[in-house]
Amino acid sequence: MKKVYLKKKKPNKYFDEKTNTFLADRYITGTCPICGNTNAYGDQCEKCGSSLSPEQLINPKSTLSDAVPIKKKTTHWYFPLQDYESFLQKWILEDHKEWKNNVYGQCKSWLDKGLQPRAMTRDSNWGVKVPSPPAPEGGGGKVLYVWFDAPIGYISATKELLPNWEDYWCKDDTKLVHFIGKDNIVFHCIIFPAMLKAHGGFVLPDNVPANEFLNIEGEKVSTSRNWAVWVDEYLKDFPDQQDILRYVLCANAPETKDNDFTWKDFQDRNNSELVSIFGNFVNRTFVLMHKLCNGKVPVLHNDIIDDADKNMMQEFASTKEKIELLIEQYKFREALYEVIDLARKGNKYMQDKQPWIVVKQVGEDGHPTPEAQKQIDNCIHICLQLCANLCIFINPFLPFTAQKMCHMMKVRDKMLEWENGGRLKLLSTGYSLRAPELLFRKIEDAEITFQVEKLKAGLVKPNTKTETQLETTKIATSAIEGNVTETKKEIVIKPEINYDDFAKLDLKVGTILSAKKVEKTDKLLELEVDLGFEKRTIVSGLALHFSCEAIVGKQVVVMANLAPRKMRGIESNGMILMAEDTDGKLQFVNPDVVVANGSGVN
RNA sequence: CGCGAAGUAGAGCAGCGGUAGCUCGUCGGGCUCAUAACCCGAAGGUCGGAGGUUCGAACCCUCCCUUCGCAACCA
Repeated sequence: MKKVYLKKKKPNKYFDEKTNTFLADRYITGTCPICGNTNAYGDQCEKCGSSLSPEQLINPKSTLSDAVPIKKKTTHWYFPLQDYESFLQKWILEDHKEWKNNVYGQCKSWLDKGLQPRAMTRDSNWGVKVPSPPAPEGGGGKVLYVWFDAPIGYISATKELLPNWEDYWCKDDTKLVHFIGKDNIVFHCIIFPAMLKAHGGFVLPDNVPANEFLNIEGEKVSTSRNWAVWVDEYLKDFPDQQDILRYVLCANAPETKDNDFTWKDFQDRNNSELVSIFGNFVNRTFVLMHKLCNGKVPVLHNDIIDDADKNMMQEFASTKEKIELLIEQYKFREALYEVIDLARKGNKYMQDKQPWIVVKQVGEDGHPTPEAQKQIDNCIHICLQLCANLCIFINPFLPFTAQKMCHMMKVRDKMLEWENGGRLKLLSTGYSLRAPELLFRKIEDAEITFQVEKLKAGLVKPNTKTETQLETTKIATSAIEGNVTETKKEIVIKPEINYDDFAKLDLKVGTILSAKKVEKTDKLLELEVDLGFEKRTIVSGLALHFSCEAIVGKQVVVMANLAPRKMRGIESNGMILMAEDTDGKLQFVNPDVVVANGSGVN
């Protein structure tokens, strides 16, 4: 049985004859028909903001070669999204009204506008290749559209990982949830579900709780600009403090709007919420338990339980319910707040009970009276059971903290199972517990200043990190090899570039057709290289390393868009990529197996 | 241009027709077992702006402003 998912269409698209490629909208520039801006792109004019199609541009030009593009037929495969419009309409707009505003709103706007067939192939020199029709109508390799293959990758990754992958993707009791950022909403809510529906054998997402964006100190996160908090560096500066970062990121998650991570906020939240409220409650409970109850879980005396005790104990179960409900609604921020709030209630409860005052009611023997001790026992008993509950509740958010608490309470991980939450007898009476260890420590102002300065300095010198790392690696390697005496060769990393800079390089595979020595030079060879679409003369300094005969027929990688340069009167059009080892010996950089001349390298 | 989301005290959020609220932070006082919590009190908001509907608007309507995101060959 064969089912048709993709339909062929043959649109006329702009084609650059010089580079032999079909042009993406973004790769065509021209004059904007609306505002007259001469640098408008094929999809959009950034000056007036208008959405454009390449056909609207006046005097279109290829950004790859400056050539005037021509219209040419090509073949693409389209996914008939419109066929799933009514399905999606019901599925999202009626059956999933509970989706977040930002998600629901964007889906609605797509559906209201009507869905169009969407090309699932692209003209690109990289990506997952699809069988292309031959030239002239094909005119170059087609690859899969990234949003066609990326989500399928979720499934294949599961398959790679687990033999029972179908349990995760094909069974009705699977709850598929995509945790994504707001820029990916339509792909996970419209396109991928339509694909899954088309196949029919897969579950559809139950929810796509897309978050907004998190900035750092008021600016967009950018790894290329090094405006980021690197986890490896964080762990060096804050060893064993994973949970603080977890806490701050969750407590400040951009669930409803863009948010800002600031180091000041990191410090405040740690020092007040984690140290003073949560950590302090656990600590004072343990300290008092050792001081007033011999380091053991005291008995709960039922005869003197009062309303305050009852209310406190009722909070265990009601907090569990609240957290559950919030987590199910993907309100992690609020859920975490409830955990801290329970610790806050614990602090208040203990304050009202003030066992450190009660202990002063002593009898003639100098020890607390039996009545006083019973009150103390009940307070500490309840506070300890609360600690155990806090441990269970904090576990999904701060697992390392939960582990530490388990250690202090001498309980196994099994106690952490969620179903134990809300229970009143998690710690057995008479059980002796360990001395308290501090769960969190205060973060000093100086540490915060340091982080902020480091962040800002990193932005100015974005390559520092890489240099340091390489240097470290080199030293480590030398030590292993016993080469420590070797003269330290300067490792220099050039300043960081961004993707745009890289994209300017046009690397192509070619084959050396002929080679001859350039007269009156020691090193230069004059090569003729076949790049598929043309043959080029390239002058290269290889003579000391290779004979002419040895390199004819070899495939090489050529920097194809390097400005021409005359050497010894011969114009060189490009550069051959070579690897140079520490001895200065050269080796060709070329494909593992022979590929077509003119193939791009990325 | 259009569409979506957001704009409420120094920060983070709630409220979505009836006297502006919560947490943290700030300031003053009480208390002290604790990495100090807890209690009491205070300062701090023209709820992005302008119109309108209403007895009454942060909330409903209209217009506008700002930020982020969005049909990309970026993942």
